[in-house]
Amino acid sequence: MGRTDELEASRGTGRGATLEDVARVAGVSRATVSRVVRGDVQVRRDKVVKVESAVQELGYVPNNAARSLASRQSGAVALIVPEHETRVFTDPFFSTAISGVSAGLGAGDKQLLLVLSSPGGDARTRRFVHGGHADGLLVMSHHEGDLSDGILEEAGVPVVFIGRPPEGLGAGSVDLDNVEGGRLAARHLIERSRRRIAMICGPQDMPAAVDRRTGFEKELADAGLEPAWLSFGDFTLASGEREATALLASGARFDALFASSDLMALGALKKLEVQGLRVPEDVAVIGFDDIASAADEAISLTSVINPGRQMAERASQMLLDLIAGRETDQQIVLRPELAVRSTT
Amino acid sequence: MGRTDELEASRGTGRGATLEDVARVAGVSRATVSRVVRGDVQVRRDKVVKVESAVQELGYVPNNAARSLASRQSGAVALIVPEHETRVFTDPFFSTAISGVSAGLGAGDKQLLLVLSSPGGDARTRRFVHGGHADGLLVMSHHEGDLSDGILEEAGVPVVFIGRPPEGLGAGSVDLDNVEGGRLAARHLIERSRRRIAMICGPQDMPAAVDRRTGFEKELADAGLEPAWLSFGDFTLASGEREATALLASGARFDALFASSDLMALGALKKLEVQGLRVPEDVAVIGFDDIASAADEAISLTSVINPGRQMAERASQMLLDLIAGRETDQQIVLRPELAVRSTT
DNA sequence: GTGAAAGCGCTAACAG
DNA sequence: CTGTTAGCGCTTTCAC
Repeated sequence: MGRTDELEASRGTGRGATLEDVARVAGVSRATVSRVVRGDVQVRRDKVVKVESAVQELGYVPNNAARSLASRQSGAVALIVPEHETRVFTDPFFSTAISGVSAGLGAGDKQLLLVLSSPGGDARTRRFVHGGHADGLLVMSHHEGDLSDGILEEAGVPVVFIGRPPEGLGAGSVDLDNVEGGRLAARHLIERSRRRIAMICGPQDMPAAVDRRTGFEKELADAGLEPAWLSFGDFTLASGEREATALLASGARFDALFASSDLMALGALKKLEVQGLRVPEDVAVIGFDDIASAADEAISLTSVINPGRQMAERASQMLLDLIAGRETDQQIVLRPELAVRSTT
Repeated sequence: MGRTDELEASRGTGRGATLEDVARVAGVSRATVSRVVRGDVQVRRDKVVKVESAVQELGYVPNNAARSLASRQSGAVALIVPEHETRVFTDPFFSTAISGVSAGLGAGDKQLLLVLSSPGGDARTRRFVHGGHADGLLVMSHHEGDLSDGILEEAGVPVVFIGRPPEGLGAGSVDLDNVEGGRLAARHLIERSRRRIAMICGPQDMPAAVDRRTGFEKELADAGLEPAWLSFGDFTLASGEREATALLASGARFDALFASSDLMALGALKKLEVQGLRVPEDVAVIGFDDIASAADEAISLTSVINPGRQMAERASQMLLDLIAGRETDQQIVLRPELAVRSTT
């Protein structure tokens, strides 16, 4: 304790003890301290004890920057979201995913860095990726053309996509079979004897949205049908309202509506109601995502389950494996399921 | 370009160019390159140009760890949330706040680290805080007793609380005057000639919830009234429904209801409606937070505005100022305002 | 203005 | 098993 004070005094305030200090107090070399601190096995029992008590006494905490510099490992993984912040925090899917990543990282003491790479902010992202901030990258909500110029390839660290990865990139990925999801929705509606089915799609620069539409159209075609109407929103509630209004105004006849996201389904639902249409009697409605409020009693929206949390969790585990040099499935595709409720 | 390739070849793959490389190519010293890269002014025009083109040519990106180690700055700020992850991503207030922080950090190229310090995870948080990961700390949703043992004091970096800071800690803070918020709600109801006012409070281990209740009761007392009924939820929709049901079942007479969160107000609204009570004719309802859906036409809930986004934004700006050594208000308390809509 | 030199605190061969 | 020895890539006095 006297020693603690001396040290404290001799190195100014606010500055923590260093490996060197611990080594001196424990009477061993810096290398040995380093080994003990990192949990290396090759150290004799008694020295371990000595070092540990010195660490305790001095309140030693390793300096992260020095460690990163020497080991070329940052001890962090980054979740990169090429999306404007307002969008990110507006869409419950993101929260879910972040939560899943957080869970997937679990005990492994990697820090999670959240990188919102606003469109056009490639330079900044590039600096981040090359700056050695992260040992691995998780990318979600990736649009065509985002993170261009091989930013990811040059990163030099493992990359795992949550969602469909861009073509030809040798990265890992965990995705939902969105085509099948679209089929599922269409099939369900058809089985409920609907024949005039409209769809509000998501933005067509997003693979998930394209796939849902593709599956939907294929399933319809297989049944000898075609969409009663088709339009495009951006996954938001507002766009759902807007497109539903357009649908109503178009005069198109329809007895069912498939929205590519629950938020859009909710928006549409509201407009249908205002219009005096009964759900599901006049119009059956099915959404996609199965967000929490879909299960609300007052809403009870039938929806294709999008297991965002699990996807994120598995993606982060895969990333951890990749970083550790362990082999893993490089491409996981989950099968969607349906949550059938009262809107169909 | 020939030079680029040589370098590339001479240092193995995946490794970026270093300051040294840039210096060599530009024909200047490392110190000069460093100055240019950091935007130091003391460099002659022509050298700046040379360095910049060398940087360009080599695709040089500074190594963060080395920079941190040398400068004793991490280039990041952490948002510490002593809350279980499930809670964090369930409460819209958090999203709002994160979004605000993100905005407040803005151009300043600080990274945002999200640290979910689950209860009991103090050791881990301590390691983080002492590890030099962040140049400043933002703390939100802090409960009594969280982050104990002076973890924050020893951090050695500026700390700003979003919300009410623990007693006696010399940290900055940005908070809403929740007492005044409670008063505002009560006063509004009283002015609307309501005399039998019930309240669904939030969890009493959260300062904000306690304060809202305090303000409410004080304002009532000032008018010679007392609460018609009082109970406690946890800010969720479900708890609002539950407590409203209890209120209805209690047989208490009331002509107004103040809920400590919009989510609870919404839950209550639903139950009142089911019960056939007209709002605002039979019961005036006022919430707290002014979440997005409160403004929905179909809901149009009167609510006390909780400017979570601004709070977070100002807090992060304050933190940036503190880190830069600039002086700032250490304690900002925002005054709440009312969004008057059709439920009162 | 600019360069030389001395570290920042730690890890990682390499001998012993 | 343990200590010695080199750096990791950058910032930062300090002379020039």
